[in-house]
Amino acid sequence: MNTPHRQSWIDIRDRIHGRILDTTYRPHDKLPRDEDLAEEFGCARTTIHRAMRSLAESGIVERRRKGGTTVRADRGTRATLDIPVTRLEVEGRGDTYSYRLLSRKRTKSTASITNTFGLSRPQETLRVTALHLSNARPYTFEDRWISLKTVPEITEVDLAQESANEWLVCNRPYDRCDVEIFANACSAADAARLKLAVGTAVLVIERTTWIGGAPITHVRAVSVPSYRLSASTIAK
Amino acid sequence: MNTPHRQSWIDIRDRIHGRILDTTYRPHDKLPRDEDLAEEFGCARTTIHRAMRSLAESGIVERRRKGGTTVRADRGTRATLDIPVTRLEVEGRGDTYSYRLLSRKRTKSTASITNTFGLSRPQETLRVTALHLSNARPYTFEDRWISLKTVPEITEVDLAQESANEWLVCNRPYDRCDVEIFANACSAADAARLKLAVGTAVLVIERTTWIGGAPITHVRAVSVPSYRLSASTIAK
DNA sequence: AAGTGGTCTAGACCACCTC
DNA sequence: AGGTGGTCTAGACCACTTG
Repeated sequence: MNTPHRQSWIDIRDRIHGRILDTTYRPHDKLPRDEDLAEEFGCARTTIHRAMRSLAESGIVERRRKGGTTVRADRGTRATLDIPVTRLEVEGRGDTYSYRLLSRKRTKSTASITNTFGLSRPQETLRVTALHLSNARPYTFEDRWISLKTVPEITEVDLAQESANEWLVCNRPYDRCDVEIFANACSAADAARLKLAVGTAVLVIERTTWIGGAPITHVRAVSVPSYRLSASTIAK
Repeated sequence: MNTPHRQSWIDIRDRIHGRILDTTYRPHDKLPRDEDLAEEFGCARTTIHRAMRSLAESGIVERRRKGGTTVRADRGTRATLDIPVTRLEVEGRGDTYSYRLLSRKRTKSTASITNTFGLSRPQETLRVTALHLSNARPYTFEDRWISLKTVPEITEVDLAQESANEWLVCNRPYDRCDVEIFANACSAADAARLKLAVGTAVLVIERTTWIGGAPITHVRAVSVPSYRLSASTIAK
């Protein structure tokens, strides 16, 4: 007999979740205290805690000390987005990845980048533009600014061989990353790089990474129209 | 004196993370066993486990039974995306929200929707189109299909007063949600609804929600060009 | 087959926040 | 000021997976 044997805290999470789904507990309602639930379910309070944390991370309930646990009424959609390294994403589909360095030069940060980096004055940066290709066709164009104060070694890396992104990921881990996603009409310059018509709707992903409060890099990645981000919120 | 007093597992997470950041542990490296780290740090193994789970959820390390803990080399960007209920999003900015029901009719699901719902045959649905406005200007247009088999009560709801989304969120919780995000050139129909020029680049968010394997609703939401999704990965 | 992470328990103490 | 969730410990057992 193949009994799935679910872990206890998952069972308990599902039972509590079930009560929310069947409206035993409704939005704005307050749930019983952990201790009471532990007694009711015949488990340790720690186990209730484990289940509740999972529900709270999913945005289903809200927990506050002394305030107790309540069912959220303003629950939007919460999903974990994984933006993979482009090379792995392409190869993962069984396609052939290639990479082309387009430009690379030292320059002071523009006002916009200076601001993004949270600096008061322009800083020395390395600006790198590059193209990621899938089956020899343009896939993603990236325009990157790297802080030379935070990452001086980058000047010694051969960016024609290794993409700045991969070098940074392996050698300069970050502890904070801001992401912005939006749609944009392809500029003439971007269109030429991606071999698209000017004005084509493209998805832009901007990322800025930091280490200990210091900016590492800011990158604007423009992808081909077929590009999609997908996420699924599965009870985990 | 204001001592921040961080919790112990957070301290330990940061110390381990620090070793990854300073390349004491490099990508592909295997970390010591939990038990050894517990001894080294002078804490319970449970506490190491708590710290490690946090690092694993951030995508920084990978853990496998018997295989141990390793530093991930293929770490992309992982961010938690919160897509709020439109009304709350608009009001949260201090703007005035309004809502207009555009159409509402019973109809069989199209082949595309039937497929999205994972069904073999077309099903009765309620198709609803509506406009969300911010300061009386079009903000998001939504085109929604609601399964009448899963949610028959929706026919009795006055969707001119209450948006289908909000009614569903409060009355029909889901246990699974698929999300897709992409850029699109505005069709003539969408352009008219949002008062944009045809072909304007817009961000489209498609969501499908389920309960117990049964489809609840599928919605395609098209937002004004200024719309942006943002996320930040903060160590938590 | 054995090593490593995952979970459970019971009890204790702590921190936060509402009442 | 007290109640509620958050965390820590120590030990035990279990489940997965790899050598």
